[in-house]
Amino acid sequence: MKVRDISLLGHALLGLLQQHPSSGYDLRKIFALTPVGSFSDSPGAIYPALHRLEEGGFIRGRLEETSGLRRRKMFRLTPAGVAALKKWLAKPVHRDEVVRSMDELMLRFAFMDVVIGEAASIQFLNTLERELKLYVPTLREYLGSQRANLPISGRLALESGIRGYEAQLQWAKSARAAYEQAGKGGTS
Amino acid sequence: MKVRDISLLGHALLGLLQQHPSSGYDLRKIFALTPVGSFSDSPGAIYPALHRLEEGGFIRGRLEETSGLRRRKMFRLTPAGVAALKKWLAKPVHRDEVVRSMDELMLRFAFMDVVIGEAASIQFLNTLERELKLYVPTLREYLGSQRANLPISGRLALESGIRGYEAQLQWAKSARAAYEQAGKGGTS
DNA sequence: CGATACATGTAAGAAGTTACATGATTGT
DNA sequence: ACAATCATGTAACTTCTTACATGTATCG
Repeated sequence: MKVRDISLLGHALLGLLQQHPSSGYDLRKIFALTPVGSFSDSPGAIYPALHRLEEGGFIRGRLEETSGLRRRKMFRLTPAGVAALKKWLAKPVHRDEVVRSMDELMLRFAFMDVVIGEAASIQFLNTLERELKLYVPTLREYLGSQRANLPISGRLALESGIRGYEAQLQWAKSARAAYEQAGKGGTS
Repeated sequence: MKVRDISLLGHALLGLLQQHPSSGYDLRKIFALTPVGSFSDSPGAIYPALHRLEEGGFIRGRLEETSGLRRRKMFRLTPAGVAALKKWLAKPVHRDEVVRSMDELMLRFAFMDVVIGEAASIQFLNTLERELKLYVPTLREYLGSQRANLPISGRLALESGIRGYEAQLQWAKSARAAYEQAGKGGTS
């Protein structure tokens, strides 16, 4: 049970297992059938990742005996797993992640409010918004300065990226509004 | 010089080398300083990738002697490299790529018109548009059916994904318009 | 009784990350 | 002289992909 880093897939598994204790097969189906990130549902990715998490002491699997079904190993988080999940979710949004791994940021957000609270989610949205407001203009500047040097498709591809970030920015605003709205009538 | 598959990074390098013959260091700087995909600029990724491409016969490096500078190995595409690049760019847009690797699709698009022509780019945009028009409603349906089961942040994260795809769809339309506009006055 | 879905795994290989290593050239 | 930048590389490690392997339960 030595200290191990947890991969992105590992963190996704922690997040899902926090929602429901599940078997490897359950998790594979989630990746195969629902739009949770873009993880492979191949057994060669998921079972080894679960074993690493278990070896690291973050989850614990036990064989289900209750029903007369096939043997299924149900995994659930240990306290160390909950702590690792919280640590991942609580990481401040860094500029670099906005540029290079928006996917991971959105995955974190998807698990966030349940695990570390709405206040953290709102804080996350604020930081994301701030970083996007800083980043988009630098992309626009680059596009402006290179307009003459780029082939049409290169320019358009860059446009596409910029529009994607702008959509994220709009989304962040509306998501924050949704929390404020819910906050008025919601529980706590 | 045996047959090798080319990784995404490898294809990106082929695309960039087709624009200008470059050294490994040049390419690293492109990844470090410009918004071309989200590739690492680490030497441990780029130099081995260049060596694999060279070993596969797709590029050819030669030491620069002309100027009194440090030794730089300048790489350029071989005919096999051009063929491999064209093959990658000409692949039809598959549904699965829209779902799991939009990044790669946009990278391909960025190199496309110069290497295989505007007609191919327009065709690409049409197919992309069609696939997005099919995919977005399935995401909306999923969101509708799961609305009650998802935590707020889960629902919002899914919203973010949907908005991203919608932005892509809008972009594809405007990009097509840009080609049609350019076509009227442009060369050929 | 054969096909399909359930359920878990391993082995080989490819490719990326991090960190280290080396050396030339330029600027101060 | 010394630091910074230019320029290329390797080694160890981690993780993912692809393909194979195994066996059970259910359905028609």
